[in-house]
Amino acid sequence: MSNIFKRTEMCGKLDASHIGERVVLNGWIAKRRNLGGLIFCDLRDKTGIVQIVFDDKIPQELFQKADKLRSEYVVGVKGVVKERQSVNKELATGDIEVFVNDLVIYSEADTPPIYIKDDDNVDDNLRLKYRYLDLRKQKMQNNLTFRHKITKLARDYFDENGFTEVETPMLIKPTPEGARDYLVPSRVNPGSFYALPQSPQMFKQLLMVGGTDRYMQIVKCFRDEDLRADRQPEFTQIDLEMSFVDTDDVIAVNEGFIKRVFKEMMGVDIKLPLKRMQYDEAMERYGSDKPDLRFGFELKKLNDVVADCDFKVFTDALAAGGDVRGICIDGAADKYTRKKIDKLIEASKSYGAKGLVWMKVGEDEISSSVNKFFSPEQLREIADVFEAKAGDLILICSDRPKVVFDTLGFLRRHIAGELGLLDDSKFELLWVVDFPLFEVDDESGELHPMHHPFTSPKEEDIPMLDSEPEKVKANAYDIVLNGVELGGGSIRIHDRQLQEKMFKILGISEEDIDEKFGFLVEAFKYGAPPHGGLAYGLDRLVMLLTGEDSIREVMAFPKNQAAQCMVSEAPGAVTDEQLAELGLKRG
RNA sequence: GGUCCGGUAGUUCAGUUGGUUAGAAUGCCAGCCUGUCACGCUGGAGGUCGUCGGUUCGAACCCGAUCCGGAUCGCCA
Repeated sequence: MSNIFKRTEMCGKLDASHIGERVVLNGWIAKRRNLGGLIFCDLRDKTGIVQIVFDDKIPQELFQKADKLRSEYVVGVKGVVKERQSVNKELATGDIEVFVNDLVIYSEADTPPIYIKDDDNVDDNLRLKYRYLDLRKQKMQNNLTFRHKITKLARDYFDENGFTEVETPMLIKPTPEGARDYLVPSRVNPGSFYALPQSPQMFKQLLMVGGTDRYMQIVKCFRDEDLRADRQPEFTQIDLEMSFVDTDDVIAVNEGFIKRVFKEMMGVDIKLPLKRMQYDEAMERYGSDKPDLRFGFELKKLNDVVADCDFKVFTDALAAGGDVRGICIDGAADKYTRKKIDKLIEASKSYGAKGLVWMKVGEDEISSSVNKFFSPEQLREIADVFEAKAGDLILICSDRPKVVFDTLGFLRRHIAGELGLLDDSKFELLWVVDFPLFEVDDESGELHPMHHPFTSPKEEDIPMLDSEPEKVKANAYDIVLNGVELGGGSIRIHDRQLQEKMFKILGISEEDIDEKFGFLVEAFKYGAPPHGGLAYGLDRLVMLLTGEDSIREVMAFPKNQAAQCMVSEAPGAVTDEQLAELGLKRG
């Protein structure tokens, strides 16, 4: 016979409507308050906490058992729900409690190494090592549930819109392009390797050739690159691809998805269509291809205003083909002392900036770090570009365009953070469209695909492919939320001649084409429909909607910065025998 | 690979001219306690101050090296 107390209710779901009922609960002892003749415990399961009570009306034996309860013991209780004598308004179940008349201790527990409390402040590494304890926190369970609901919603929504979920292989051919692959040796093919997919890109395109018409998949992807707060070596995409579509079709289907996510998960009505901004405009105004629109501080170009000034740093930058641009922070002149500005300058250097010019706008005059190079009139002229008023702080950067955009884009967001303007409850969504098809390598001057080599150029730009390829725009689009890229995609090339031309421009040899994507090119010979798609970073989406600042908070078992699993201690060593069997020798 | 921040009880932290026996809070253990909910009161246990080396009469503190963690740049087609 089973000794399990069969649960009738979840702890966090009990309320006044249960008063008088006999209930059976299972859970962990979150807290005990032993008053001597009366013992209170907080009983926790994934739905929340409820207070259980042991008083002197129960058998002595049971009371003594209750006296032994400690934090994180796992128990089952039978009892009666009663109205509380003293209500706890902080607790969702605070107006009731359960008087226990039977108790089973399933497991005792050592003192936990971390507190199981939402607002704790424990070292990240400890949390990762004892993840199974960390997951007992209400917040973590809520995050996992939230994530589950979004994936369910995605499956439902795309199913309703004619998408079929198809699993693509996890063991695929390595490609030296792009991010580093995780490699898996093949035992039956000694010396050969599989790679874990960085994305199902080529397979989903093959599915289009295969007539699947609309594909979606919630899929793990792998990249062996350095980690960040929003980057893990294995992460999850909501991946989709559609046939016989253009950019507007892909965007329309996905706006419907986004609207539904916000409606059902956040209770927020998103107005459609979403804003669309061209890549060039995003860079000009925000210094970023994923602008955060929750606040202003837009970039302004000062090239014309400073063209004839005496400040060599500016004129040299212009002469070298660079830019002079700045941002104006409203009312921040007093908040940024010399010392704080120095810190901003220091932080800017990691983006390649050699320095920053600052200006503080006063009632009558303008103080700045370059007063001796500029007349008061010239300073005023600069301030006027920003329509600056007294009390504003202006920061100016001059360098190669990339450095200027990166630096000011960073400063804009960094300062907004310092000023407390990053409101988690505000959601600014937009599409960034018309990305360049290529990016030019700074050192070699070579062209690389901005997205991947199957991204189609905008039709009207195709004539420029030979003459001015760097000016060609792509049918590529990113969806951006609060300065974070939620997803991105493109309309792919389905025309063989155009695809061959692309390879040629990129300088990929016939051999390389054959080696890397021969099977896709081959497939396109037999009738490829026009197609395009998009992939969301599920982890980032959940992170933003739950208000977390790291995707680790929305993954059950994330890796630390060294890409190790702190719970299982992966990666681990293998034996010489294992290596030998794989045809690998220890070097 | 670079830069910045950090490493002191189980946990979160304090610890400056370098000077007795390294502190607090919380947690833990024991006793008392019938309405607590951060329960209260009394007592107790708990430390290789990341590691190694140096300077010094004397180092948690100064110097050097190293390991570990985090943020970030590079990187992430």
